[in-house]
Amino acid sequence: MLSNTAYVILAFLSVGPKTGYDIKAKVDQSTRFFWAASYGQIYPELRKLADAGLITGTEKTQGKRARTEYAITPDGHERLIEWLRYPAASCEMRDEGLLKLFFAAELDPADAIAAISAIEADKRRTLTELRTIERVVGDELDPFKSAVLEYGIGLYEHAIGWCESLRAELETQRSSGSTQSPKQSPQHVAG
Amino acid sequence: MLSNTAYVILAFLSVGPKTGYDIKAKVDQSTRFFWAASYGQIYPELRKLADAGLITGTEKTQGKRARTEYAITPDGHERLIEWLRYPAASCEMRDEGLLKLFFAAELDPADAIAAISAIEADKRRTLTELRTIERVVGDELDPFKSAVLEYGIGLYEHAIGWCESLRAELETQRSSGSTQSPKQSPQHVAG
DNA sequence: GGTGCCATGTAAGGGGTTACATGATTAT
DNA sequence: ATAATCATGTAACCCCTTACATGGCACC
Repeated sequence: MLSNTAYVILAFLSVGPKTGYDIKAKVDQSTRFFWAASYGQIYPELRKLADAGLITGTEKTQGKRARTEYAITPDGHERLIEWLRYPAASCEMRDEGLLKLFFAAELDPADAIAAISAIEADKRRTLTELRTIERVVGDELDPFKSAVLEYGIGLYEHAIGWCESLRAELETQRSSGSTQSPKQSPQHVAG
Repeated sequence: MLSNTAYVILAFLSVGPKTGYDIKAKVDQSTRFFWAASYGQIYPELRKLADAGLITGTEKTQGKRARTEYAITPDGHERLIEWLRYPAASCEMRDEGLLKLFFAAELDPADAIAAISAIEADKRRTLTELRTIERVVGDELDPFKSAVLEYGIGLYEHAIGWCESLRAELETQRSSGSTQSPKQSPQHVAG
């Protein structure tokens, strides 16, 4: 059984031959937002895929610079299509910012505002990255890649809007509201 | 250095004493959507936290059923607050559905529609879960937990809307459009 | 002569899931 | 009876990240 990361490699190679370095670059400017991969995965995985006959490596050493270009085989392409066709949509998330915010009732208001601000800043950074990608390679993308990019942009816009309104709410509560109570309700005492 | 999962445990214990089983249940009905945890993490982590003096375990064996309840110590609470106050918002995602859709240009139109439908179905399932949580415990939540829940609901609603419009687009293209070309553009040939 | 990109790898370790193993208690 | 829930744990394994190590080539 191949890992999803193996399929990412196959997918990028199905467009044309690439080095490990090339694949890493492709991942970093596209799938990284929903599927990252490091050299520590890519190079060993290329070996395994070659051993399994799903890709072939060709020495393209130029001068003294080592360089191996990999190409997908018919077998590899078959496996890729099979994987693509099989509908599976597992989605896992690890959002440290959201986690802290979830428990932010433990904090005093100023710190809670700082927490939401950190999330907002982070989402803005990512949105900027996505917008840059859109601007630079947006019109070269096939309809699916384009749709996924737009989806990402929409998600982050939504997230930022939510951050803004929550932050605004916390700020008004803090300035106008009750003589600040660090924890705001009695239910915290009960187990 | 404690893992984020250790802090999740501390955070749940800061409300009141709990068994490993209790903590797992809490995680499953709340943080799981942005921070999951399994027994395989929780029980060993409880040991480590107890060894570090951040929590204390008390035997509450009833009859012949083993049961250890853990409570947070002042040290543990201090560490928790410290972690909560430190703004860090790293967010990682692994979305298999999106990954497949990203490469769906390799598929024929019917399979691509199946891929987006699978994503849509999955997002709907999750949205239903979130709505159930909202209905059942929605009004017991503190403002932060409530805000995070609303955020999740908003995100999934957005995702579903995007799925619907993309699917509609693919379906009209398929029925009306060109005499179906499996791969739709020439740029696929170039590396 | 230096910076930055091209290029390939490995080793250690962290974090996490899954499957297994066991058994008590409670509700139907 | 038997199914569901309460309750605890471990071992194997997987996937991945980080840090390190090395060096060529091109451009300024």
